[in-house]
Amino acid sequence: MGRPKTFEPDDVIERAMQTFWTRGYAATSPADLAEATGVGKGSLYHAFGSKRDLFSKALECYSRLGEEMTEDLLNRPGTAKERIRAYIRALVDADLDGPVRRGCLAANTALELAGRDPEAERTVRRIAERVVDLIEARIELGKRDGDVAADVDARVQALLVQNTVSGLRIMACGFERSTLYAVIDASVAGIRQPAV
Amino acid sequence: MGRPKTFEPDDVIERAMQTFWTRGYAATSPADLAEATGVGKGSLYHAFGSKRDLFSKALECYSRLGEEMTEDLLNRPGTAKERIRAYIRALVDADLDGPVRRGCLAANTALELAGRDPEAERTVRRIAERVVDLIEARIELGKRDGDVAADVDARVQALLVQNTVSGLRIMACGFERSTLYAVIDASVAGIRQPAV
DNA sequence: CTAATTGTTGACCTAGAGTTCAAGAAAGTG
DNA sequence: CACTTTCTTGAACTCTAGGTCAACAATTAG
Repeated sequence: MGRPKTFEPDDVIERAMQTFWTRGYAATSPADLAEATGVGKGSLYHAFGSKRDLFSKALECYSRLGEEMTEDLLNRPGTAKERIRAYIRALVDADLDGPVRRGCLAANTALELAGRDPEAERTVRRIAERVVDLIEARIELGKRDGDVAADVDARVQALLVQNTVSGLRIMACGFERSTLYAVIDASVAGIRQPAV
Repeated sequence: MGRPKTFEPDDVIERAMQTFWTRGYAATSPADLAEATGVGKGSLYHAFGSKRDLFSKALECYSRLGEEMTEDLLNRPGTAKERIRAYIRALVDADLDGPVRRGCLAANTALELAGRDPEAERTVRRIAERVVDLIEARIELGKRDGDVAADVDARVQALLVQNTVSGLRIMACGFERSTLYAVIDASVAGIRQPAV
């Protein structure tokens, strides 16, 4: 009972996420959020408590969407190396083709809030870990499929990929697409095929 | 003539740099800067114009110090690969051993101000480019010294190193030192020795 | 010493951030 | 319909960021 909400909380969270992503946490004001979501400032506070709380929800939303995208891109047909390269390229392309280059919300958060916000730090860490796991699993699958050499250390290569992605989100502010692609190729070179 | 300054502008800029580095641009207030430098707010504005102007000076200062450190670490005795690995490790160690993990000022700036501050963007880009050049030159030196295979693409490897460094500054918020070291090793693996 | 110049300091100002709240509106309950 | 509950809205509030300014201090030129 009671008056029903005039908005879908999930929609609002996603719009808030977009705003935080584009502008950064500190640079996003309650007024910005109200405008971006179409919901009054008061209602936002009523529904979500505080800017920081809404940001937590936004970060979770980002995590979910990112994970889905990662799984989707990695599980399409092809070798592990092909799929992983395509995955990284897709991230770079999304950044370069978007209206503004905004990097990765999780990484931005890590840098902006690191040291001052333990909860955000944990969330970011969890997101990174999850991606590493997915990539590691994909490399292991490649080993079973016979397109990755058995002596490749899947965990380390997965960490390197995750690290490369983090770096590229920064390098994307300034370097050419072809340069970034070269970095991607060099980065996945360690995911070697078996010797024939 | 006129009353002499009661502070060394370069000292103030360096302290301001430390503060911006630790807290981020937006989260650093004029009051913070006054406290960190020991110079009154009014004097800071009198001497440097605005917070943004002072930040520019701080970023230049960072660039200078970083470049000196890079050259120093790369030019010590050893093979190119050894030196580059030591260089990256030194950056990671500095981050992990410091009182707070604060990443790289240039990278933080790239993410925080990207898209909204063309001048900052250009500066960051210049800093990155400079580091890539130094690493590329060191790899080329390695080729002449015979510790790097002639067919290694020095430019691409240098870009990969720079990208790895950027990524590690983010991964350092959350991952273990040994994990980061493994990433470093995987990242410099492409700087191969000549076949004997 | 006086004047001109440059620095310093703390008070002051404006705008906006982040939040709260009182009044009213839309639903279900009996 | 009265009543409770939940939501909406806009005003209001407090606090700080970012910056300006007037008054005073320290220096040098002549």
